[in-house]
Amino acid sequence: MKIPIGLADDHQLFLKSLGLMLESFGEYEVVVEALNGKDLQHKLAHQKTIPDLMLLDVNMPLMDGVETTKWLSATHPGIKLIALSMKDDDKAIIDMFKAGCCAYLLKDTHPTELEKALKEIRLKGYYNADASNVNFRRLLMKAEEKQDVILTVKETQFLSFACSELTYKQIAAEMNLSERTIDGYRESLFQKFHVQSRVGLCLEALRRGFVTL
Amino acid sequence: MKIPIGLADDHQLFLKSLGLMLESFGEYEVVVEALNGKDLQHKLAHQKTIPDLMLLDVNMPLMDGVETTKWLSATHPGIKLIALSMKDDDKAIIDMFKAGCCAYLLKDTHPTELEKALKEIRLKGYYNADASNVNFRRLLMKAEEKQDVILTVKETQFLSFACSELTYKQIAAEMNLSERTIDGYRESLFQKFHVQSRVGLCLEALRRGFVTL
DNA sequence: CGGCGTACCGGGAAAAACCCCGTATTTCTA
DNA sequence: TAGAAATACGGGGTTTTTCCCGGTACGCCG
Repeated sequence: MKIPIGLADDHQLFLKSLGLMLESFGEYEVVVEALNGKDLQHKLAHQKTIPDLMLLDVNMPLMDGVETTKWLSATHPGIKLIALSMKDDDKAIIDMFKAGCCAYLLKDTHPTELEKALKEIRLKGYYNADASNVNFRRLLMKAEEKQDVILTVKETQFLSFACSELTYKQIAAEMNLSERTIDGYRESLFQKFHVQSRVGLCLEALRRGFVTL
Repeated sequence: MKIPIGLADDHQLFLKSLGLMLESFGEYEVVVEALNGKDLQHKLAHQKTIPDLMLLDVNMPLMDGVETTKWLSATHPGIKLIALSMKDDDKAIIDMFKAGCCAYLLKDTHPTELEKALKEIRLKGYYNADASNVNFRRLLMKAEEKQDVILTVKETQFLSFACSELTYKQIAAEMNLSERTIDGYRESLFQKFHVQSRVGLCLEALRRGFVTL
């Protein structure tokens, strides 16, 4: 009896070909393939065989890896979750582990490494590549120090305007507010982001993903 | 006799599994797999079977898709080049076509679409997904207007300082120049980037990849 | 040689950004 | 029901940015 395994990745080519590869290992049978978290929710609902393992891409539209991981560990705690990502992004790794996955693999992993990882997860319940194991402590530290800042709706709105060539006067007009008011938002964001100039604010906003280029 | 095909992608999992998929189509034989452009150069040098088709990832370390495409179309004009990318990035598409590839496929293409594309390329010499065909003209326009700006060494240096919380006075001190001088660099960069504020400059520098977060 | 481009520097002024001092409302929650 | 927290606004002020004007020095080239 083969081990049922599930896949979620928004890149169809990768999704399908990864499936082929897993089946070529001989021990696995792909029982569910999804393009994102939402898709996976629907497919699992009408699924007779629930997979033992799930490979989840971190970056997916509609419902991303983190959300999907949270949902899966809440509703299907029996499934072992493995994060798959192309970027070696500290924040993403932390988030996935916090959400409940038990391994994080990069997409440039060698197939034999993947096979080894899957075997180890089935036996020990977890797997860590040497590299990610080493600086795991550092990652957690980093995650704590840069704790998620919570912004209000207005602050978020102002922030995206601040990351443009508009002057504060123009932003005030755009938001139908007094210059003093946006002055206040600037001030509170400077504090929350620990910066002291608009350029710094802008840079931090990009780094933290509040705005995109 | 099967059709020899080559692959280049820095994500090993994708590389290997895509190979499996191509071979599962029945008509193709993967004769060369590379992790980047440099790797491909070495491997092609000691290669008895030169592939008819090459699938190239756009984003690779060491030597990326664009450079690899340029090199291949210069040294192996017989190989039909197909760009593979995960991002639907206008600039990347243009660059790859300009460098000499004859098709651009997204990684979330369906496998049957890939098979169709390969067949069409072998018959007609090119392939365009409907979507990318439609706004091709628009893309070219866009590519022209944002022509590559050439920066001097000092400008580049100043630019990275400008993308920080330093004041111009501090930057001047850092670069051992007068405030007036860096004033000149600011001015010339504003012109080159078509912006009128430091925030705009900063944003453009990021967008164009002159500085990173 | 004189013209030309480049890097470099200075003064001054207007605009924008930054940073205080306040007040006042609403809304939510301990 | 007191008190955060979010929202909104005003009058000051300094510093920084932005944008002009002007100039010198150096090398290159026809």
